[in-house]
Amino acid sequence: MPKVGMQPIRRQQLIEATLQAVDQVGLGDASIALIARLAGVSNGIISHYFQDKNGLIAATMGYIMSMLNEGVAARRQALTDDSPRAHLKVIIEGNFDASQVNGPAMKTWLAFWASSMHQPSLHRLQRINDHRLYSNLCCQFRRVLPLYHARKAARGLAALIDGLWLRGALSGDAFDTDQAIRIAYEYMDLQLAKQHTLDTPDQAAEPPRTATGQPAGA
Amino acid sequence: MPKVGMQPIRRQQLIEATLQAVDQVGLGDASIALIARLAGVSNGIISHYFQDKNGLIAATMGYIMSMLNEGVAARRQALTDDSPRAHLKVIIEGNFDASQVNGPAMKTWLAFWASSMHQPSLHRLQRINDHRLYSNLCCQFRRVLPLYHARKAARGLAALIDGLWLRGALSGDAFDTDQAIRIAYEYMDLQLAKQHTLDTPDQAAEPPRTATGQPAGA
Amino acid sequence: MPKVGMQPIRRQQLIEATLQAVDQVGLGDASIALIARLAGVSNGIISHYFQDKNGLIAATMGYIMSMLNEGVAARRQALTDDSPRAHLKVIIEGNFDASQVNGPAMKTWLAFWASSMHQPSLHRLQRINDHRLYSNLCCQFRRVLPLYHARKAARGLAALIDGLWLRGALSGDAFDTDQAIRIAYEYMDLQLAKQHTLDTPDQAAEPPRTATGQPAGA
Amino acid sequence: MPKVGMQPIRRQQLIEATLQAVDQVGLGDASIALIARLAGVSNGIISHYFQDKNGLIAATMGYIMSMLNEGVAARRQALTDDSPRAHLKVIIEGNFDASQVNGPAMKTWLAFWASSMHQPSLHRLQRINDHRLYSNLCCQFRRVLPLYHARKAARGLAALIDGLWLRGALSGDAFDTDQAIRIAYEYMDLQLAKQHTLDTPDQAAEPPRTATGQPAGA
DNA sequence: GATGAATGAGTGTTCATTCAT
DNA sequence: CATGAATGAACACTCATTCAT
Repeated sequence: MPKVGMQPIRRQQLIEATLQAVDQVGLGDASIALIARLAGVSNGIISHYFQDKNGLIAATMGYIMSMLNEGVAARRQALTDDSPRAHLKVIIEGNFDASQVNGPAMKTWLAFWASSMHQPSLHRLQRINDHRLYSNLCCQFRRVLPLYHARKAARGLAALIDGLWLRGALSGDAFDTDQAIRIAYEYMDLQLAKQHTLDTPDQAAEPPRTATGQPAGA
Repeated sequence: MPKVGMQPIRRQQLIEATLQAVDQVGLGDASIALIARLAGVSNGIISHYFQDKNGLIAATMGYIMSMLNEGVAARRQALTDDSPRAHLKVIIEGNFDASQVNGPAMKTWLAFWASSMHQPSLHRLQRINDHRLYSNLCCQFRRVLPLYHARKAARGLAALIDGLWLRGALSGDAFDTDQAIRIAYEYMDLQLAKQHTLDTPDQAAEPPRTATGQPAGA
Repeated sequence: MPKVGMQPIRRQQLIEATLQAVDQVGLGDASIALIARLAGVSNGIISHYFQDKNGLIAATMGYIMSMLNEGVAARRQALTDDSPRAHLKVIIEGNFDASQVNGPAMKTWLAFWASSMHQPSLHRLQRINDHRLYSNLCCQFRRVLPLYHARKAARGLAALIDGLWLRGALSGDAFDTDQAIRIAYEYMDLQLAKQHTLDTPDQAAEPPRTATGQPAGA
Repeated sequence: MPKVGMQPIRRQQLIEATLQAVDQVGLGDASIALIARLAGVSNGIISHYFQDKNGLIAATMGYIMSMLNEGVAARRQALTDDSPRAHLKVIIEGNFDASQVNGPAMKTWLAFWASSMHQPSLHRLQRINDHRLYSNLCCQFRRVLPLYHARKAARGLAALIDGLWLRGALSGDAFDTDQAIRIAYEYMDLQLAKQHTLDTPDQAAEPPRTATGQPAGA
């Protein structure tokens, strides 16, 4: 058994045991002892590789976020069509990747969200992740929509993606990926369709407060 | 200090202390001792009015849900316009009611969601609430849309509402209610607009699996 | 509902609820709340009729002992034969009376014994009761046996009665009263038989230490 | 202070502290905190070596029973005479061994008996122990008595031993071992004496129940 | 007489963390 | 590197008791 170079192996081992523990009993009941048992190591080792329990949790959250980003990045690299619509589809699909809609991931995300409200370090990670989705969407919408509308479309699509994910996670049933993607696509297309009606610079400016977003003719 | 008939008073007192505690330190660290201290009563009284901590948590969740339902119901009663659009607006506005977008309520909702993944009793409450929103929305959409489209619209709008709420809660900033309502209204109107393009019975039937919801011309 | 003269009724009611509680969960888990619930009264009433929990327990122990004594006394009154053997049989039968070999009584006795090792008030009751059995037996044996032998016979028969009772109680099965009585009768008769071999005053004196009680010829 | 291989040392240490605690305040008041203090260790260590308090109690009961069995076994090995009477004397003496008639042991036994009425795991231990005494006695009586009489003699002697022990324990005074042994010996000899009177098949037959299997020639 | 609201100390148990080996 | 022994504070919960009504 090698005594050197164990760090990355052990860290990954412990992160996966953490996901497993959260899946089984929830973050609140995922004790160091349980995680160590699931990983097949001793209790004390966790302090050795992570400063404390919070360090392990933050690392686990970082891992699950990197999985999400990799899911989007991999799809983007396989892309032949450079259109905004194609890029948006990639983002949508990546967010409903199998790595994100399974039991452990969904339970862990929910637990992280709840924890992030009270732990600054998790909150920072959370905001970065939230912003990345919005930013990616906005960037693509911006290619065909004026800034104000691109922002609103990005906010709406980001919310719709998260909302679909959330309701799917809370349902307790298997996640209906196809249905979620179909609803998100429709929203995307409805927003992209505005590029044909918003062709004058004046309308692209932010409307006054009375606007509720309907097309002017409605 | 009265010694009889304290039950409803104490229960409400303890539920509000629970909300306060969850707001301050999160559900995981909201100990019986803290809640009792915030309520200005002894530890033991909680067992007297709620069977145990879970009972208090479930009661708190029930309270927060009843606030949501009352918010919607009050707006509905004040309604003069019976159109589907007016009813949908009421539902949207009720979900972003001040009782739902303040710190304690948002933190409590997030904590409940995370807990509901591992506590059957909370999960049941959760599902009832989720279904109510979908059901209310679907009912209104159904008045002007064929069943299949009404369902999809309801699913989408429910997800959008929850997603807007979620991203607002996680942002850490004050909730931008106007923006959320504006985005939800737009989605509502885009869905309602379909009633003018889906005017033949054939199209009202459930389309084959290929459908992703784009306007026919796309 | 009369407000006066409730004392004996309530006391009996609470004692019987205590027996019931000890039968169900043991003395250690027989809380005031449980006893009060079984009796159909409020918690606070117990302090009113008994000083505290110890008072209720002592009263319950007194009650169960009085049942034992009544069982013996009733049989003695029905006696037509005044012989020592008849009286001894009455004592044996009384100790295996139905009031003493049912679940609640057996569990309560055992619990009392354990408690009496640490509670002086219960220990006093315990000693009185133990002595009464020995004393009653010795009194009868004395009518036909010299003092030394009467004492030893009484000690042995008292121990045998208690031991049969104890092993029956601990077995968990229904108490085999007939078998217990048969074994006790046999011991009684073996002891009474000594009156025919110990007919000289000298032998009635306490023998030296070597004696183990066998008949001289053994 | 060694940090590995502490398990047997700590377990024994804790068991002895438990006996001490039961002796001082009774099983009901022998809290984890008290036991840990008597053992000179921290509260938490008990969960580390025994699953919970019940585990510690069961281990303590097991220990005290093993002491009893060792007391009998040691005497049996020192035996030169293989007669039934010699073996029976060994069993009697072993049951009144110094390890069984001291304060802590007697109080612990009484507490275990009471607890065994409501704790299945203790009840099982209890029955095994009770049966062992009966079985050992019956086995020796059987060498000289027909089955029915051997069984009755064994039941009687087992009850007498337990009863002598019980009355001695409850008396509160120092245990009079000599007197107890003398009374038990006498019973043993009275039973063994039957071998000379039960030499015809007719008398050997079980009075009501009919014969239960003694050798035809006995 | 009787209730049940209220207390607060005490319970068994869990747990993250430390550290000698 | 890795173990697991050990700690002690914190936890939810129980309970006998008190007392205003």
